[in-house]
Amino acid sequence: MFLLNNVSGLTVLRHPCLNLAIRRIVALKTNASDIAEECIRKTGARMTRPRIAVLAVLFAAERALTHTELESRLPASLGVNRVTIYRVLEWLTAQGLAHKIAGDDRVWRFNAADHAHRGPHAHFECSDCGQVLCLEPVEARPAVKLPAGFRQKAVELTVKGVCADCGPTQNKARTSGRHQH
Amino acid sequence: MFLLNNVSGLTVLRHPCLNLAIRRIVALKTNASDIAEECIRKTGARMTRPRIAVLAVLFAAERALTHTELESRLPASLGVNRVTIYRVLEWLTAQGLAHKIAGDDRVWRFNAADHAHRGPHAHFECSDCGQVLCLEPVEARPAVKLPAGFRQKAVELTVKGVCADCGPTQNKARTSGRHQH
DNA sequence: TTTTACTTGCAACTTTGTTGCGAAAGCAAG
DNA sequence: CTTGCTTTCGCAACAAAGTTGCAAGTAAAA
Repeated sequence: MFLLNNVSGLTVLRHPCLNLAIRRIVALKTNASDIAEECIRKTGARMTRPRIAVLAVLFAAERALTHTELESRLPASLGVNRVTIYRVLEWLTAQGLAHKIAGDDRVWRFNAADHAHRGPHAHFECSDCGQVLCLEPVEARPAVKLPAGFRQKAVELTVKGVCADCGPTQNKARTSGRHQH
Repeated sequence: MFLLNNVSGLTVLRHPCLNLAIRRIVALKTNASDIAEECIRKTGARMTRPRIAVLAVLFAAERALTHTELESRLPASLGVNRVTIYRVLEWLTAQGLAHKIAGDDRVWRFNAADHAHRGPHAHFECSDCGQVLCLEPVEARPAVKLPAGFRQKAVELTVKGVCADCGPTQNKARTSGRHQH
């Protein structure tokens, strides 16, 4: 499920959406910035500090991050502008290095991803804190009939529920501050 | 699939999400306001003009409507405030009379729905104009494994693609004005 | 008809994201 | 290492969608 392979001496995540545990381990073993740098170099575009920093944060993240979360995890010393983060995220998404998810709270969330990121693919969304994370690929892609003239491009599957942090028996400290009204 | 039955002399939509054709027919045969009035009366709460008007527009709508679309379809003579529409939609959703859908454009869309609205349930979202409509219930509900401590409440299936209005061979007049950047 | 609690309208505010433009910084050539 | 071209960034202003506080209005019960 979660493949790691070696690109130019660095351990690179081959599966776009990694779960908490594995991502954290990888983040400790290798430098997320180095991975990010390598990925950006491969695009042929300019290597800039904001791009590397944003992608590194995404690589080290345990789940999909909102723009605000990303901003607060970025080293303050870099002084990256809010607008730049938006533009970098847009660019990363266009390059296929990041993956954009719309949640129920009208906020975009971003994951690190690589070009292997294709095919059916499920998300989990916590209805309490709004957290989104990727689930393993679903095998059974359900067939849905569309009205005449409609063309299908992709199917998205979202599981809604309560995450471990927000669960009734767990501690009530929230990972991110949002609650649905 | 689309059941109509009779409640206190009025034809009431028993299926929450109706497709274009059927909804239009029903809207012509009966007065959407009467249906709306009846539904609101059944909640036991106050019957107010904004509530009836908003629900009537939802009943007559051929697809999920954004707040803005709803506002422009509301009779101007009523002079319903923007904020009131938000509050009425929130109330209708809480009552189970409306159904709230999050699209990729960070805008809520609302459908008329009744309490029979349960179970797995797919949406179509046009990646060109952003339009959302409900599809028939999906039979195969795919099983997804969640991490430990996570609880599943609902599964949402969204088909993304191009609607008939935005299709390449159809006329290019857009139903609603949005395009994804 | 009066009373009371629920709704509405208004204005101001918040959050999230976008746009225009001049300044800064990559990268390549010399 | 310097020059110059082009991309990218920072700033400020803007825009859309939705929220909040509060006084005024109104549906429904007494």
